[in-house]
Amino acid sequence: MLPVEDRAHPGRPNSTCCMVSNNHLRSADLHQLFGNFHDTTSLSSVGKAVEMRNNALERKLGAFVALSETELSVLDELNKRRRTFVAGRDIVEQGQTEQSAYVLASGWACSYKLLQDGQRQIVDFQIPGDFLGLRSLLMHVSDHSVEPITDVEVTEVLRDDLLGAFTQTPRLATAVLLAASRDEAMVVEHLVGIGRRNAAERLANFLLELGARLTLVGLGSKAGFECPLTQYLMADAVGLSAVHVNRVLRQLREDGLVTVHEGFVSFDDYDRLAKFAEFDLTYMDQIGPLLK
Amino acid sequence: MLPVEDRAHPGRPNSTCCMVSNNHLRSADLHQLFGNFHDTTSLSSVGKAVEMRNNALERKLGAFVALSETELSVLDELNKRRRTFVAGRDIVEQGQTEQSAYVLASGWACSYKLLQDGQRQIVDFQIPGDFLGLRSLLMHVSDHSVEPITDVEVTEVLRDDLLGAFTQTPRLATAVLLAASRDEAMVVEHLVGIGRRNAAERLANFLLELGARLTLVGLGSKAGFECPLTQYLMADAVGLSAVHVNRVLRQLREDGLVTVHEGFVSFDDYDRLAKFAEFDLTYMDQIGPLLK
DNA sequence: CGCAATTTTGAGAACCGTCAAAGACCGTGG
DNA sequence: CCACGGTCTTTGACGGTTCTCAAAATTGCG
Repeated sequence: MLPVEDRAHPGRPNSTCCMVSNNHLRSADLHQLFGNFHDTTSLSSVGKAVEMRNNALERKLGAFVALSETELSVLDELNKRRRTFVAGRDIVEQGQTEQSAYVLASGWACSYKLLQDGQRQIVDFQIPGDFLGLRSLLMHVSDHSVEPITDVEVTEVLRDDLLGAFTQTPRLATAVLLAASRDEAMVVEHLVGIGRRNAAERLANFLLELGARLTLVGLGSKAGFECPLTQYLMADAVGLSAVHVNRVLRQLREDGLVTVHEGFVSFDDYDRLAKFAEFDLTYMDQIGPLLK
Repeated sequence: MLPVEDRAHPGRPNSTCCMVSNNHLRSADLHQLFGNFHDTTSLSSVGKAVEMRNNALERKLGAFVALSETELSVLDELNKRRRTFVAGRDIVEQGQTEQSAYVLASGWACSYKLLQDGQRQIVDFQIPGDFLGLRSLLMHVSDHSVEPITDVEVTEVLRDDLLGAFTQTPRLATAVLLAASRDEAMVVEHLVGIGRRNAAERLANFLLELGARLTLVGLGSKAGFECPLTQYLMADAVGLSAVHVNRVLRQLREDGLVTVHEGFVSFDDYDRLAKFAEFDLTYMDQIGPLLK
């Protein structure tokens, strides 16, 4: 007989979280590719967190479609509502019918699915500029949950508003489609990582991807980034046990590749790490608006 | 040191494929849920493959958005071009800039990514009615490849035509967005399976999902379905070795749950299998057009 | 200062991969 | 008709990666 296992979930002790990230933005160009850094200095960047808060959506969508004035004003109407959520309490819940999605202005969140035996798989982490629960909004019921890892600030996007905006300004719909496609590409990349890479490669890839994404919004560099994730969270994301994550991180550290310590990820030897992980970010490449 | 392994890929012996599926369609309602079957009879269904060929796109999108006459006629213009591909030769190639996507009219295909060491991860299989390479079309470069598993018939959708249609008829853009979202939901479900389920649960889930999807387009039932997949292909999809797939399939068969034999998947005890796999298809639910 | 969450380490076992080889099936060509 | 090669399936033996259980060390916080 095939045993129906009774595994205790490895990743449950639910992070009330250790540190609240400070999401100060440098004026880094969102379109900037990860290749051309000034690979440099300020990890704990100073600056104002204002810009991202007001037009995270503009930025995100503008990366895919060159938006006209009217389209921008429609967008402005779309995500006026600002809200705050505290770490640990779900924003979106699996099985619920959602009326709104959000755009993350500051803080970290994660989207995950729970299995019946209590295990969970984190599908992705969301960082400033990312959608929260977009798919839940589009589909009838949410197939996943979203939990803030730190306290987060978001702007709310109502279902009817969004669908209405699509009818008014078709290019907006296209923009959202493109943004969603890139998100899907990222999920696909995670799938490959979990399906075909060993623990060390997986974790290396995971950290490199996070770094690249954070760099795009000015919250990281080739040197490293601030990271509020516990090893339990990482484990749930890469499909390993927390214990094994710990062991592998030690290995990577001892090999001089990357150090995860005190809420910081430091790339000790970025190039060697990228090579080791076979890190390939073409799936994130976004040189400019696809739609002029 | 962390060893950089030199694994030979488990799934390469490239299937020139054993059997060409006959994609005869029953007049099953595409919106029909998997719950209410006449759980029945004709696995090797007879009938004409005509309907799906002509308006696979209409059907697919119509499931999400109630389309008007003009929108339907725009769609008609969109995928006039019919093409055929032989099994085994890639339709879309990773890294290429694609100008067209396709809608599968008959046959099976798979989308996959190759790692540098030659391993591959199959992201999903496509069955009649599914998009091929939609994401490749939307993004600048394709992040994956698409290979026909059997000989396939497709209708072609040109990039510019599609984007043009979006501008003309915004609801079409919304429809494609919704369709793409459901595809993403499916990838997410695969991710969970690979990340958090053991080999037997994974395979069971995999077969059940295929069955549900095929049933929606009239190519399967609760009793089973015709299936051109080799164990190598299944292995590459669920992130296992082909050898282990074989062992687990034997186990499932001996437990009286499901039998995979001679191009056929037979659900010997559907309910027990679904229970064993914790199969949950809310992520596929689609009761009717979301947009009236 | 003490509790809770997180990180770290060890030991043993389970799951799954690798290697190897034999058997089954199918089409081809002699 | 049979031999042959190719692909796919099946099985066994062995080893490694990763999981589980358990407990200690560390950190954060009230």
